[in-house]
Amino acid sequence: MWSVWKRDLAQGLSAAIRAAFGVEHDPVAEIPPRRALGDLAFPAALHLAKTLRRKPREIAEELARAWRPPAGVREVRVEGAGYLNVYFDRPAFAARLLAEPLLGGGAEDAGKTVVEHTNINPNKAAHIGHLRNAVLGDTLVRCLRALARPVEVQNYIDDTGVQVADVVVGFVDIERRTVAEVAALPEPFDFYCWDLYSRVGAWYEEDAARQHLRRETLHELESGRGERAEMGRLVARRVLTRHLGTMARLGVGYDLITHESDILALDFFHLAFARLQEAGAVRLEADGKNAGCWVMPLADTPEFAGLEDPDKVIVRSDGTITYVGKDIAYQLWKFGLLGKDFGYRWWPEQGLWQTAAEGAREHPPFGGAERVVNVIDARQSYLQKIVRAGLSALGHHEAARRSTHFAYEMVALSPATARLLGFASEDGKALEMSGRKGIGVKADELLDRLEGKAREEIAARNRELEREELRRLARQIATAALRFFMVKTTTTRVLAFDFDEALSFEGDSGPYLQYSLVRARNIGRRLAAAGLEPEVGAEAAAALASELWTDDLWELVHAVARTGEVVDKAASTLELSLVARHALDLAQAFHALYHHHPVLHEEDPALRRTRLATFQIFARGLRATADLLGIPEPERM
RNA sequence: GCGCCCGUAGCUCAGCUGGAUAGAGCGACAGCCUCCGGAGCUGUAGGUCAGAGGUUCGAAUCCUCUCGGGCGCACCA
Repeated sequence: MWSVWKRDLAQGLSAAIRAAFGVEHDPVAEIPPRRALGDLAFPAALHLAKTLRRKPREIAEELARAWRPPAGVREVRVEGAGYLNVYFDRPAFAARLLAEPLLGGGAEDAGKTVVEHTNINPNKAAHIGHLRNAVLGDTLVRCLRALARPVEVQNYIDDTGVQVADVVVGFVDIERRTVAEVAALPEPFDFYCWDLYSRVGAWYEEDAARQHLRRETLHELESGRGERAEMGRLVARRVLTRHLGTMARLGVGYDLITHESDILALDFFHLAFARLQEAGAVRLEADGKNAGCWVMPLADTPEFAGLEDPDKVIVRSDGTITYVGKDIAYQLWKFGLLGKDFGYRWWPEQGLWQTAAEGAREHPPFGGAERVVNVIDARQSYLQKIVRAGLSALGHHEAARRSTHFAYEMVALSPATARLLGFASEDGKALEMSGRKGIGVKADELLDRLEGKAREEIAARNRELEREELRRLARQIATAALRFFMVKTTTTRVLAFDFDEALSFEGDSGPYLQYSLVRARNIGRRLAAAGLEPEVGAEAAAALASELWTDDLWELVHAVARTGEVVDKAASTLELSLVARHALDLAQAFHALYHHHPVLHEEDPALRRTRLATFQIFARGLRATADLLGIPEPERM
């Protein structure tokens, strides 16, 4: 409702400017720094001063007299250097916020957006870097859905890549285990692989000749035949199952799991590759350092000019395919441009669909996107550029334009945390994580610690809780703490992970948001218990006197009204920290008011009702926002 | 060398397409529970917004350069 309201005001003002001065101006609306200065401010007179060669304040005075704002506006005043400040009719506005939806509304019949996120190599445990990806991706999905845009969530599994190959080498060549033995290994299997993977790296370094085992294994994985391929499938399946479990703890889910092995089995790559050849976008190198490889030359593309080596290998000299090659095929499929589809199988244990070489007869439609968002960390920007260049090379410029790389900076370990975990780090510098070296914090370990701490905190405040309820509440609080931590920082900033900070449930944290909701809801409960009306309806709110909404209360109502605009902006700019900040702003404003504006103990019914209505509006706003962040609302805490 | 990101309070970070007095959290210090839950609130101290130019009525914000720091530019992903 906010955006529509703002637009209407701007249009009315624009008409007034035209009538008064005979010039076209598209007024922008700002939010005044304090509510005493009004609810919206138009600096139009400041902008017009130059063209009209008059003092801004004079122009503003004249506009204030000429403009007849719509119902819902109580007053227009000139302030400061020449701002035109608009004051809303508070009771009427509040009543709308109690009744109307805060988000969405704009029923745009947009096409499907495919969001790809998580994408963890299925060869080791997920770490906190992967969590940033999954949380950002899932939050984006929640925002898009709240804005009524059709979304399909895909989690791409590179089950035929070098990383899985390395763990297979670890099992087969280092540990000499059979497939049956590996199948019998106890959980947590992904933790076991975490250690094994870092051992493989060291093992290769001891003897360079061992590299051939990696190549042979990779070949077998791609062909899908042989014992190593069998082992690869087992490892990928077991680790993926663990990853999905980790994500489920956080409320992160998917519509489709896409397996790279199916891209190969169904010859997606060869289809795409044939087109690249036809288009002359790839060539076979006869000599030089890439002799025997099929490369995509990028020297002519302005984006890649200046690179030392502007050619990208698509097919290696041994005939195996690089990730970029497979990803171009995948990206084509996402847009429905490949002319071929996957098979699909239902995965009952996980309750989701996954690709297959041969699938079920009936399944929902997948792919066919109008827009694609790939959530991938910023270190892969170069590769994502190449994938887009591949689409363009095939003439799919529109698809390339609608492919968005949602880039975020990596998660590193703070110096204190690196030291705590026994990793050497230079003083004062964050330490980059490395799966290959086994440096990192496992996602499940962090979640376990968060839940453990949450359980202690809850138990200290609530004596007689059932074991099951305690567990559920602890999980809700841990989820809130972690998700908020991952989304509150701007995506363009490296996140220095620090245990103390991540485990904090105070200040700007997820639990702080939850606590404010619990408090707000308790007010209604206490009112009901005391035999007073536990909530205020929209009509009753509209009937309250304007003066009852003092500036401090009003500020909170005003902030809730802006929610839809914040979400819109977050989704369109992919800056999801805006949503987290907004939630924090709401909670902080509420907590501050809470102490000064008692409801239960207020004698005056009108004042009591005003405060209650304000807190109800707050709860509506924060609930909607927390939902987008995947932060659950606990019963108590 | 080329490209991307970052530099704001002791620490971690906000600061929207330039606009009214640069804000939070943590930490420090001083307070607040006979009263809707103290995972909270109130107050104090703490800033040449890395530096230098430029654009503008107006710059933390836009442009240029310089200095720090991170990350890319593989037959890994």
